[in-house]
Amino acid sequence: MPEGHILHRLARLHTEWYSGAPVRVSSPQGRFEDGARAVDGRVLVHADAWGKHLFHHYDGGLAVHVHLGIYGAFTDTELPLGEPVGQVRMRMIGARHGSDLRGPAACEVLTEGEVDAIEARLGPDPLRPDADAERVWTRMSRSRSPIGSLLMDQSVIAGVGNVYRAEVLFRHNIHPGRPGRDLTRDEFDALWSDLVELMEVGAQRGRMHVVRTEHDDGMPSYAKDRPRTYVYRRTGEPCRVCGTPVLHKVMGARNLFWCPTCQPD
DNA sequence: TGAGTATGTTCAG
DNA sequence: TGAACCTACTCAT
Repeated sequence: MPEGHILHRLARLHTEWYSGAPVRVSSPQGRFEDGARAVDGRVLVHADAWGKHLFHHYDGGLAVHVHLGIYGAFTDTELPLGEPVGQVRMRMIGARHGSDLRGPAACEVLTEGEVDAIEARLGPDPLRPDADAERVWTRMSRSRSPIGSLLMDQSVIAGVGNVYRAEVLFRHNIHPGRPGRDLTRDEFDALWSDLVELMEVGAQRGRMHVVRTEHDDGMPSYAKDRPRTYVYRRTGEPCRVCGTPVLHKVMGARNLFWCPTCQPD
């Protein structure tokens, strides 16, 4: 599920596995041949994520920029790696681990200046310690756009995708169609801090878990087994809180799910 | 074998 | 607003 939590997890793993030593970079599929050649054998300084973008910073001022899009995925394993299976755009081999990247929307070599330009277009990311929630509040509280659209706008807030959008609005009883400027400051603060917590849980586990366990003692405590979501992809099924059938509609070309009782207009 | 599906983004009209 | 793009997997025929 490539929303922001996955990219932050990858950045942490890749920093742990590859930083401080030369990395062999290749493109078994061939579509990243030139890029791979440009960084092959360089030392990875660190990997970093901002929203749904992943950056591998190599020495010499070059970075590999990866955006997984809707299908992209890394397969990370301990060495040795077998022959590439399927369309492997980029293969990385470090001292003990290897990673195969398939189906990304973007996989390219950039200068640090070009990385800065991408980050400048993105809004604050709840998973970055330096994230400026105030900036998000300013944008949302002045906008007539529905909160369901604002949460998906990467220039407003970076890293939230279709699943977190649906789930966090459900958890706060907010109808997705409510204009951003109708949100109270308390509602926004609760929404933001919940995103920080939920996405951190997702980044640590490598999967999204948003359903609170029955024995919630006040600490972050989320069920690891099913059910894992409240409303996402549950059209027509009973709401887990009140039993009302979950509704679905397409909003901005994306599937939107909500409970009309728990999230009143 | 082919259709349908998906967590995202960009570009054309 | 709709199409295109990147890939793998599931289900039906």
